[in-house]
Amino acid sequence: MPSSGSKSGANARVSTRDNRVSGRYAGKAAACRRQERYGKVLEAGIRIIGTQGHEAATLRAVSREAGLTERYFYEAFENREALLIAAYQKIADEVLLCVRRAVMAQAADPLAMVQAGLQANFDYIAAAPDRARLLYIECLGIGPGMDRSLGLNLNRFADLILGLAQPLLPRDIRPPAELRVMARGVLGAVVYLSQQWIRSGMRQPRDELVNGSMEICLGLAQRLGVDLAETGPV
Amino acid sequence: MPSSGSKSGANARVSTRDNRVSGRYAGKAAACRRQERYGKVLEAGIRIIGTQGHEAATLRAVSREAGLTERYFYEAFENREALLIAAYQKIADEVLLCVRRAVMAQAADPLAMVQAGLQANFDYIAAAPDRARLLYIECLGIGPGMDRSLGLNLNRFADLILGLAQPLLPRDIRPPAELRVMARGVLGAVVYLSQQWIRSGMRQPRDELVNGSMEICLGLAQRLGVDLAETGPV
DNA sequence: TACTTCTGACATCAAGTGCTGTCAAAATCC
DNA sequence: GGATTTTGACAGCACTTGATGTCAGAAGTA
Repeated sequence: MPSSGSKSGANARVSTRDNRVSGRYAGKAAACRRQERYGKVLEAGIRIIGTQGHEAATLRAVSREAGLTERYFYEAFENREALLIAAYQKIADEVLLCVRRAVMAQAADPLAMVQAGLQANFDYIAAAPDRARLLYIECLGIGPGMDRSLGLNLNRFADLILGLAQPLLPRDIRPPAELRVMARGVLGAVVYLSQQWIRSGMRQPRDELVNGSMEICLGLAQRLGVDLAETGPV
Repeated sequence: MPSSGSKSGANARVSTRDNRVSGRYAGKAAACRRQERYGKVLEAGIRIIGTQGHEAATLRAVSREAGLTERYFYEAFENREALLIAAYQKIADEVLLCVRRAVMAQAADPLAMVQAGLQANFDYIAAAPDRARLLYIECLGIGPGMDRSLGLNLNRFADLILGLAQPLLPRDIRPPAELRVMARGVLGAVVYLSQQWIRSGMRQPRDELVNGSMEICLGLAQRLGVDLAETGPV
């Protein structure tokens, strides 16, 4: 494609010669096939990044893994970085959804919500280590574009934490800026523990990590005057 | 050097032909000059990594920045990764020393120790953003060798935290493994906040970060039954 | 001055990268 | 069955990388 800006699958009704509509093929519309290939390339990318690292995710490697040729790589993504970002985004969405669901299922019991959220995170890692590796490790050190996406997504997580904690807090106890810092700090703790866990092959018992993170959350909560309906340790 | 293992500057007394000792040059011994060049290359590497990212730290770029030629790069470091690791190690040592000193200066006052340690970290970042960038951001996503070094150094920090906290804790309150998790979690919070701060150009007021991290530390301390001679918030 | 060591600029190498273009063959449609 | 779109294989380009080799001349020594 020399100069035709075929980004999204919007213009599927482009005539190839004069009036022939580039219609169905293999029983599926062109846009549909394109989307299938997009998915193949994306999943191939996720697999390679998660197992061999982001540096191994070259055009040729990803294309081969996807069972397609390089041509379709560029049909699906503008360039290599776009794939990396899309791969990261997909996993981040998965985990955020996963955590949010787990938390919401315990609504009205703050203590259980914290526990469920943390558990959901570490469960995801245990269930899909490769994908988690992409989310927590392989997304680092790529470039400014990815860094931006990373910052945005981590803010989404921080907002989730903050949104959950906010209604429980005594009003005006702290400047909002400091509350944000604390939310980010807690997030950082979980992220870091997740990274360590993945790097060390998840040998450490999951509960130790969940409990350890719990204590950090609960300590901060207590300090901020949140009533979690649980007072003593353990 | 085809096969002569000239790693460290130990064998400075090697005779070139039969009995001539490869002695002084430019008024300095060979080993001394070699060390000077080592320092030049290392500092050049630190500068480039910190300002342009680790990917920009190519042989040619670093050599040019050092004012030397590629030949001396390999005289100083076995390969590119060795430089990256050495650069990271140097900054990690600097910061650890810096933090440790600040903490120790407040000995006997736990609260002040926590505060001083955190302050020292963020002060270092503010004073040397490029170096901090290398320590906190550019060291990521390089490879297994660097990851190993990173893990080792972060453990040193975690050990510092744990070592300081240990004597204050009621005995046998928690399994040691969980205590380690908590120490690492706190470290993760600080690391993550540092990363965010650097990435966003250090616009946020330093005190917000120090205070936010403080609360996390103090919350956890309270929860573990540590008496910090301070009870109420703020 | 004669001699040696040290130094820096540069050439070279193979390998790998992202990315584009070509083209025949296969799959599909009418 | 014939026309045509879609597909896959692959060559090719320009470039960069890490790493090594060459070699004349500078800096120093005696």
